[in-house]
Amino acid sequence: MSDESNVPFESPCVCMRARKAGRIITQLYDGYLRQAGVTSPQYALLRYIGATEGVSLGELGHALCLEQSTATRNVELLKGKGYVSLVPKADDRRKKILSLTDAGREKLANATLLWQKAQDQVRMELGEAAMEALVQAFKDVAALTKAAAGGRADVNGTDGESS
Amino acid sequence: MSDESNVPFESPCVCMRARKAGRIITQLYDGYLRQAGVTSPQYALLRYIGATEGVSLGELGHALCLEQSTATRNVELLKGKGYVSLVPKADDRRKKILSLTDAGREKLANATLLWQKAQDQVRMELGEAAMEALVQAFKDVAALTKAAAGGRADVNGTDGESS
DNA sequence: CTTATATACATGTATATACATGCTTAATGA
DNA sequence: TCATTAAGCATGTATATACATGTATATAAG
Repeated sequence: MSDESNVPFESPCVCMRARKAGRIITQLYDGYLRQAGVTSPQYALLRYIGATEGVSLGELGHALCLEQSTATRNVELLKGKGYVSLVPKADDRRKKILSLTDAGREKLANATLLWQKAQDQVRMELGEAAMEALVQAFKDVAALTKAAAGGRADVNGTDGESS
Repeated sequence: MSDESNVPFESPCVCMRARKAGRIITQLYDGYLRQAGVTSPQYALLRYIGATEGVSLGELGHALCLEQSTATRNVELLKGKGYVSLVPKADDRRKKILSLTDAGREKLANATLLWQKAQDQVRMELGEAAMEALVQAFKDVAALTKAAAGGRADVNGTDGESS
């Protein structure tokens, strides 16, 4: 592979950088988690459900900033694999209460050993300070307002030409 | 967006935080870009191709840390919309050279006006310092090695900045 | 030149994600 | 009570992403 990629392309776009960083981190963690047969998003769900037994689908989505339908489907996948159970809540059967099955708890335990290696690698390579800064930056992002309402009013004007 | 229910769940997982931050940022930018009929990833590609006319698919993938097949398909979508053209490179017809069409350039210009609003919102809400820290954190991530199971330590940040 | 190998891209499959919409259950109002 | 509205989840559709594999072209071996 001749390193022809001499293209600098210093993009100022925070979104593009965030997504690129997300891909890199995800692939790093997935490289370890693969041995346990789970992906990074799946591990995140197992871990969240394990840590907060009894929450509903909606609460999970809210906590992780996942769109409702995305939360539904990602959890559904884990249910299909037998790691998670969903039961309607007694006093409000619209809600589905989440919990790990025994298989789910075991999978989480196994995956966590691998997860720790990924986490350690990041800590090693970045150093404690940079890792703290990284986490702080992500917390800052989580505080952003997601409205973007200024732009949404007149949705079909101007250049929305057909494709 | 109302109760927010203040679910704590302070996860130490860098990957989970990165992905969550990515979703939040993406939705913020998408909220603006929607008026131009492009998504955040699509805008990133248009912008990259516009800034580096004549690069190949492989170079694009490398620069953005996109898997080769992902780069192929994302660009294919833009080609289908008439924004991008792919032509085999003269002296190596395995490679496909990318460039924007006139429609692509116009779409990029329109979308950039909206992109600027998203970027400004982030700058306003985070402040200059936090935004710099955010970008620096993303640069740090881009320098991580993709080691893990089996392989390849040639991640090649491709961000150009002297890191 | 011909075959083997490597490179660059394309394709099949699976998951992750979001928006629009539909369905079921709760809560409200007349 | 019954119609209306709201809340919570499910489903249809489209895009984003990666891994495994296939195909075409180029390069190296013989």
